[in-house]
Amino acid sequence: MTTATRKLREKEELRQLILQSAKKLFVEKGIENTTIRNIADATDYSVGTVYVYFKDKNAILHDLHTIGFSELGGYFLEISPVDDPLERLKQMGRIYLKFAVENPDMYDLMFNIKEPLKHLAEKENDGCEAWDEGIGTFNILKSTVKDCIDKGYFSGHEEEPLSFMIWGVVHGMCTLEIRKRTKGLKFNRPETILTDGYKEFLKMLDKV
Amino acid sequence: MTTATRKLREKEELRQLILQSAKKLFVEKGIENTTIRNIADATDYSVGTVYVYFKDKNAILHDLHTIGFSELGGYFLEISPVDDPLERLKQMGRIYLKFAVENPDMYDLMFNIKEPLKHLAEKENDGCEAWDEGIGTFNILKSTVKDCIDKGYFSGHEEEPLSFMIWGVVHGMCTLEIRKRTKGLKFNRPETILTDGYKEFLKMLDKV
DNA sequence: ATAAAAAATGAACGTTGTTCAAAAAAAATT
DNA sequence: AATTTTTTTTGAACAACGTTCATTTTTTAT
Repeated sequence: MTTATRKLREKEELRQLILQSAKKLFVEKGIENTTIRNIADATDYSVGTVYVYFKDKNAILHDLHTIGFSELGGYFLEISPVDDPLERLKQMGRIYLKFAVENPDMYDLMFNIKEPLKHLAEKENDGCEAWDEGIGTFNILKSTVKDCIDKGYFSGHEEEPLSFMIWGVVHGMCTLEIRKRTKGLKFNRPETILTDGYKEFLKMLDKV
Repeated sequence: MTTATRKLREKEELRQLILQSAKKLFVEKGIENTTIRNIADATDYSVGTVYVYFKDKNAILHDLHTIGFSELGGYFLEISPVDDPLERLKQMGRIYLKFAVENPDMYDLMFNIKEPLKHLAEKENDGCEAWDEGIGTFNILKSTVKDCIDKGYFSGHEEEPLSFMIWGVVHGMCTLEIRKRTKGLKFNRPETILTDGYKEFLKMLDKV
């Protein structure tokens, strides 16, 4: 059975080659400027081959979006396991911001672009598949917020909507930046508006 | 000169017809599912005519994005001119949220879709045109925040980054919703997560 | 009634995602 | 070693997209 296992490995390797070529092109020239033909060229295979390994473009985008979440997970490893949960929460936000700034295209794919989720909806078993990657990441945030509440922070607040709101703060600022809504504005310090904005949020957290 | 002025009016009328047809199609079937041919059909004119009145698709998207800002301005008229600036700030956020929920496609066009700003960049005089609509709206927010600071709220905070952060909160939650990142998650009360999240932010404001 | 100007047209172009019969390569069988 | 079967790869072809522009139609001026 040595040929069968080898074939399986080769299939997986080509799959990864296509994925990594696509990712490289995305970062180099933007997602919307990358075509299937570009990806095929970059892998030295034909368009038809790409479609053997991926159902359609959305499938590629979904797989790359999943890779993005795994990379975000890598960033989160930086969080020092300090005792104070509020301190961990603050670090989470900072790292989330850092990831978005350093990987704007990946961030966009993970949290803004609709295609990856369309691919989920298409393989509908019961109408709508769950967004596992998003759920997982949100649960990390939510459990940190819960730790805060348990330690006496955020009195009078509710865990889930508070977590969503906190997600909204960082996501909102990241997305305004990535979707060029900060560039068109005339900030006093445009190059640091993201971290400056986040600092204001941290000040609020200290008062709560 | 009666014919010349009538022609001018007729040109403007057709221009508006195209814009309104486009807007209707956007709302009905989504922006990315609306083609120039759709718009031409809806106006009972040909594709070529559309291109007489608009340089390209981005020009249409930009004009519609501007209309969106004017509609948002209409929503803001609801804000009661109450003395307490913090109360006005809270209302602003609520209305911003309401606008986004009631006009998701328009909101997306105004704050997420890149094409309207691409159109701005294309008529570059000096490299990059200013995003007047965004600047105007942000200034309203910023001056309300300034009023708050002047009345003793937000001590220790800086006007501009604080305003950006507040924008981020509401924009972030709206965009997670519009870009289907809340649907994939399993919230306890999915239908009210936006307003619930905003309520958490209001609680924070009351402590600051 | 005729000439000049303006407005509207739709066929055609290049590019996109996608498909699929045919060709090429690899594996299995005799 | 030769042949058959299976797997893999291919790229021409399709429909739909944004866009252009020579031509036609309509309107205005003479």
